Amino acid sequence: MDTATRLFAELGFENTSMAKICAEAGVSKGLIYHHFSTKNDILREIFSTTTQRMAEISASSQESHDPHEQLLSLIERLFDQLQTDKSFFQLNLNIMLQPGTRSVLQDLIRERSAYLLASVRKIFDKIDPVNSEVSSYMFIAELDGIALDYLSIFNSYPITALKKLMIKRYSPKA
Amino acid sequence: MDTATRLFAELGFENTSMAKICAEAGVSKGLIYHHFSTKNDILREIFSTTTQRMAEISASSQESHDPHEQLLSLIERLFDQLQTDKSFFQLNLNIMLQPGTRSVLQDLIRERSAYLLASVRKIFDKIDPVNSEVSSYMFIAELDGIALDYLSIFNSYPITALKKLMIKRYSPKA
Amino acid sequence: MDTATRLFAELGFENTSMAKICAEAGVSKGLIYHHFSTKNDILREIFSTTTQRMAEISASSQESHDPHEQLLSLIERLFDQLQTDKSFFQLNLNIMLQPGTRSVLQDLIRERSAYLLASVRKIFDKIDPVNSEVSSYMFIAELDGIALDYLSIFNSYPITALKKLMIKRYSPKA
Amino acid sequence: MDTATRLFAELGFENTSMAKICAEAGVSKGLIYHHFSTKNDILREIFSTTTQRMAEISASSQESHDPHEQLLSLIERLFDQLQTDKSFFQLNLNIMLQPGTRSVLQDLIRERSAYLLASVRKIFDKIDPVNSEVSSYMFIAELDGIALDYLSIFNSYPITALKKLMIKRYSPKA
DNA sequence: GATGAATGAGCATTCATTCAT
DNA sequence: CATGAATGAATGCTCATTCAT
Repeated sequence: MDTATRLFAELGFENTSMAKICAEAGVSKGLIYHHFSTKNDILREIFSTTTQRMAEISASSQESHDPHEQLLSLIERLFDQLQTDKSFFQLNLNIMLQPGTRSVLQDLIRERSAYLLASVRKIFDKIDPVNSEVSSYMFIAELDGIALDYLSIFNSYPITALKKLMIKRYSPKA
Repeated sequence: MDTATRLFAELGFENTSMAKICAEAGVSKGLIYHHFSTKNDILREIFSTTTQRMAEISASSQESHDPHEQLLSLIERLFDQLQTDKSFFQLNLNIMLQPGTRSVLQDLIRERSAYLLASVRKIFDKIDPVNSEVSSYMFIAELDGIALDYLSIFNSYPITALKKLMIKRYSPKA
Repeated sequence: MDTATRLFAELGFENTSMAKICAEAGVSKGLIYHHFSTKNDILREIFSTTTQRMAEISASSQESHDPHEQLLSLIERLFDQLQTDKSFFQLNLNIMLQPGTRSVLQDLIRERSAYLLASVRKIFDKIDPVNSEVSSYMFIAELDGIALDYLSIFNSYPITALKKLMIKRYSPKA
Repeated sequence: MDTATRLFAELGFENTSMAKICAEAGVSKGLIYHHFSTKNDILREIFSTTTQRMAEISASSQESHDPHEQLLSLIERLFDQLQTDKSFFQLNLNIMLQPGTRSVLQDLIRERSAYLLASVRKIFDKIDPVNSEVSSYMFIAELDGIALDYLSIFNSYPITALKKLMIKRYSPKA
């Protein structure tokens, strides 16, 4: 699964053949098909695992009770990860956007996004319950947009400046 | 090219075979290869055409001289297009993110993003020259993030609420 | 036809597409098909022309009446051509040997080889009528073998040494 | 590989499609590509195998210590094979001459011809060390030329007469 | 004489998947 | 748990040839 994750990230799901995964992982085709029933299955497994890891991160940033501190923690963790694990985020964007993989993951995508939205909204409820829905969507859009632009659109990106701006906007005291 | 655009958007570039394009377009394989030298070539042609259309939109929203009005115009046009041409935007995100297509379009992506950034920055220069760079990136990130979330992440999305929020933020008088 | 000859020699008949010939010759496909009805037709035309040129060479070396001088002249002309027009001889060997082209040229090959044999035999009849048939075949085999080895088998070939040996063998006084 | 060899000989390499080979051999395309990575690879494998067989023949005719007996043995074996395995020799000539296949086999051709030359030269060294190089080349040219003319140029060929002539020339006592 | 758009069969190769061992 | 031979449909692309202009 590690090998598959890496190759999907590097080459894209459709351009990664089972043969390549086998070769890189040093196992036989038979063995992979002994553990996963299809190539799509591997993808779903990867996506699920990732969702779990995201949930853990999100949970861990809710240690504080102050919503602004929670947002600060979330922003910092996310920017950290973004810069550390570029290809990991790229993979996630990429499989959610490509029609082929997207349809395979439909239910898992829905599940993950609902969970993340709920997490964020719990924080914004403490700040401004009336507008918490739209604030949450906007907050997520900003983070997603920055990730997208940083990872895939611009060649050189002022990522730290944007991080500071986000922090100023959402955790002004910090 | 219309058929190809539609199929790439519906199925993804890698899942759209030349045979499918030919069948849908009602022409022979030979003819397509008489006009485009590779499948990648079709993709590049589509991407270039799209960039041109985007440039036209961006140019047309610079009729006014007031920067806030320009931003308002830009936001309104973009949200309009987003809701009208969902699959068209989806295609553009998708091919910029997938490694296979991304590498084919590298130079064109760079060109387009540089152009769009410059366009936006020209507006923000009038509002706050000191922070115009980071403001521009943030503005673009917000729009890209909303587009991404609307098109590919959330199942039901409060798109009009987010549009209002964007307008309030960037064109407060409107 | 010049372009076709060159490309057939460089790339082989099967690897030379009509499109390439057109491009190199700077004419349209339509025009070529206006003059030649098929690709095979071009090949036949080239082969015929070549046979004519060979006949002229053979005829011109029969100016002398002394058979040894005739052989000397033949050998000298042939070795000259061999070293000057390598790709031309290569083409001729190659199309006579490849099954696809061979069957297209069957009648022309038979015609050419019969003519050349007769020419040579006329000379050997003057030297030793009893063995003239086998002598002729052997003489031709030697020349063909040298050409074959020189053009296609060995990397560096002592072509002048072999020329001397042939002259010594067939025109001892020279 | 047997099927491929036969078809390459009958139709030529370029005119033999993988589909034909599969159909004749009664196996699937996938299987062939499981064992050979390309069509060129099959050709190389065939050529190598042939070289090995040639080396064995050449070695076995060096049992005697008398050079004339060695030449006699070589000539006899070669004429035997020539008449038995016509299409096999045709294939070998044909792939060495066609530019497409020739470039695929370049290194193998060089290797084979160097080996054969060395073998022959070892014999001629015993007869006339001073002229052994040119004698070897001439001997090979005669055999190659006879093979070429017999297989591909003349329609009816006095092959036994030429064999006798060769024997008389190189192994006079026999 | 000259063009080039159009065809459709054919080609080498790839790939997810199956299955006997 | 593990192998790798085997399948066959699919893929991007090429090519000789035709034909309306």
